Amino acid sequence: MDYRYHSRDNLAEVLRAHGINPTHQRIEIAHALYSRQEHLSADQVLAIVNQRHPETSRATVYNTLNLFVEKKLIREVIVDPSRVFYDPNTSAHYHIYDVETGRLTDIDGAEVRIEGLPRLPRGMVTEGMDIIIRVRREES
Amino acid sequence: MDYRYHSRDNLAEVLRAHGINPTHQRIEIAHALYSRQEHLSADQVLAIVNQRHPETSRATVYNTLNLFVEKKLIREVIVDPSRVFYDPNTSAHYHIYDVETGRLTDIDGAEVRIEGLPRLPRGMVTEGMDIIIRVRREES
DNA sequence: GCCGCGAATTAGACACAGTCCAATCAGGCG
DNA sequence: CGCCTGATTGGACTGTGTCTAATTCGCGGC
Repeated sequence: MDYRYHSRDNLAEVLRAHGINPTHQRIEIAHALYSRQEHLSADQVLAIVNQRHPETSRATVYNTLNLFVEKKLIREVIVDPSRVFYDPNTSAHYHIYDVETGRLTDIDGAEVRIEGLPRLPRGMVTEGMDIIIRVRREES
Repeated sequence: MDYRYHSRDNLAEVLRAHGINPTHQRIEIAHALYSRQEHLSADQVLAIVNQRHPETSRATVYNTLNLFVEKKLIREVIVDPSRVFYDPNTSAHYHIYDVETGRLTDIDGAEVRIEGLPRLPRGMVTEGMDIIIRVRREES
């Protein structure tokens, strides 16, 4: 999915297309993620959404992010045991994680080829695959 | 590293070889992980260690697991936002994660070939790479 | 065997992400 | 305008992990 225009009207359409009732709060939360194409934690989303006037509660931010994940509008990135990041990019791609700064960078999935993965056990289906390259600044 | 014999004496040697002072608690914790070659959470380790007599505190379990990770005796597996798993297998390998049961299975790293990963930014070094295949039971 | 000292361990308080719940609110529809 | 359903809210709660100050361990020297 590639949304170059993140007006609130367009976002409302996108939400509807995913079967989500577009409320004000949900649009603001979607806007926070889509307008800056970054990986944000729930707390960061809460802070961004609330620096505009209409206060949105923490519970709503969590509810909404979980709803978006469930409806495959965004994706969870689990790299840091202390918090989950949310990624508006749902196309196949992977991540570089700087263990010192916590910065996450995308790797385009189309470039990457993987061979030799085992067949899954019978009756199991793949939900998704994550690749995380953990990096740090070279010791000086 | 391949330790087939997990007697407490051998484990003491292994700890020393990694620059770790082998105390009773540390040996018990290492034993919990190495004797069953499984992925355990800190709480599971605590429970296992304490079903024998000498009570070990939660703080020690956490301290010790972090020490082991730092000394590269074990490895953290971050797949579940709610808790970290610890893996006694430090050789190159990847994971299949059943999102419904929470079960983790190893994939041998020697079989897997990956191409097309981008060059790292200058001055950055790889700390490690994780591959996680998230699976679930096929909808019936 | 005993002492002393640094390292390890401990209990309990604390921090913090995330969830739950019961009460309130919003907005579409008759 | 009032209803009804779903969304939102504050606040209490949970669970994982960390911190701290006090205690204990264990080893080397005597």
